[in-house]
Amino acid sequence: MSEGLRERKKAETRKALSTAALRLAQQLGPDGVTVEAIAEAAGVSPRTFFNYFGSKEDALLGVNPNETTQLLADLVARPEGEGALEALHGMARRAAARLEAEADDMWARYELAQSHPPLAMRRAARFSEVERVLAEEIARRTGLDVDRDPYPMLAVSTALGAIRVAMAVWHDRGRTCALADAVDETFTLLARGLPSPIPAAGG
Amino acid sequence: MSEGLRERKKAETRKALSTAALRLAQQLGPDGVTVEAIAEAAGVSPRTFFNYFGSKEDALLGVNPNETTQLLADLVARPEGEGALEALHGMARRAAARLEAEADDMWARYELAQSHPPLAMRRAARFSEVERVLAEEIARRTGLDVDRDPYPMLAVSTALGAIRVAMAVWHDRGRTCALADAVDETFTLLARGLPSPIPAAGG
DNA sequence: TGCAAGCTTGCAGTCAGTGCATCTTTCGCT
DNA sequence: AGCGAAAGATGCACTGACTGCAAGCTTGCA
Repeated sequence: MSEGLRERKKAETRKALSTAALRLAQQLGPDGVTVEAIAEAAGVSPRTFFNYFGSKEDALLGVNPNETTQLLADLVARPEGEGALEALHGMARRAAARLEAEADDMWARYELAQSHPPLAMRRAARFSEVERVLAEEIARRTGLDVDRDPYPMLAVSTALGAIRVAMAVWHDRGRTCALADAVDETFTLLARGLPSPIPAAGG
Repeated sequence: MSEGLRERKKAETRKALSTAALRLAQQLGPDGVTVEAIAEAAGVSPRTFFNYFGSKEDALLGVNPNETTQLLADLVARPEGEGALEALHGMARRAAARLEAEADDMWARYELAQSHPPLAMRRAARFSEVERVLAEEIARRTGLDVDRDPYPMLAVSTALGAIRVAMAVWHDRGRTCALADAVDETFTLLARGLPSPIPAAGG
């Protein structure tokens, strides 16, 4: 509703591009796909591709430009009284719920990245892009200086790690649980201070 | 001693290339440097550059091919009785001590990456490359399955985050402390379960 | 309806990165 | 020393990602 035709078309083109990229990569492998092929499959010129994605990898991973903004918004929305990890956990739950809508897509892209190291690395790098922004919000909440106190960055980096691992778990277990449940699991471990597990008992 | 002329020359060329890359980038910015220029400055052919580094960015960051191996060795060397975080902390301390020898270089490269997002992202991605290998060792120690239990990956991801943050702190504080001290600081916070800090009291 | 802003596109170019064939250097062995 | 094998360096030719620029369309809005 809030958007006009222009915005809708842009969203459609973006989707078409990243979907085409994914499908082609599934068939030919990431290196077998060219930007030209992706553009053609999406019915757009190669030059236009780069109006939407900064790189081929970004299209393959379906990078969303305002994920950062949304994550930050989710964090800011948490009550001020919460501790850092608590708030980040809440943010992660919400993000998981949002992502659940495109679980199939996410699964496929994860699978692709899993078997192609450069993609996996690009994915990891994406997470680090968000770090600073979130750390600034945590710093604000805790009254610390993000450049002098390790706490905010450490809390955020830890939380993002928990999210990454949750996605891995969610994937490796064959999607037998909701992403949000996996998130709860990893954050619970964190909240307990990563207690040394008893070998016999599988978590 | 253990190496012949061949190995020594290779190490020298690698060093020459990454040093040349750094210096040129400091003057012209990462985008102002070409592989050709780096190769020439190092007295080697452009084609040879790629025998040493997989990408221009890797040379700028001074990526070391056996860092992974060393980290793993440091982890394996920890006594079996230690808990996961304890062992990872020990590993990190040792890595920090090793890196201290090239602190100036590390500082310069950190500085460069700090002001050029793509480099910072490549740096972050490097960390994730090590994750799996270390997690497998933690899994072995704890008797867990790295693909089914979140604990090993979570512990490692958390520890690597602590190392990254330690480097950031070490940098942001103007190198007023040893890297190993920063490592101790972040791991101590972790061991305490990231307690919500009292705003007034730093650290 | 018409102007302005925003997108798309083509063009031309730079440069990273790769496979292959060849030449040179080092190593291990006698 | 000296020789054959292994490893490294180099040149060449090529693909394809990515960019800036200067038009052309489309949409939004008055």
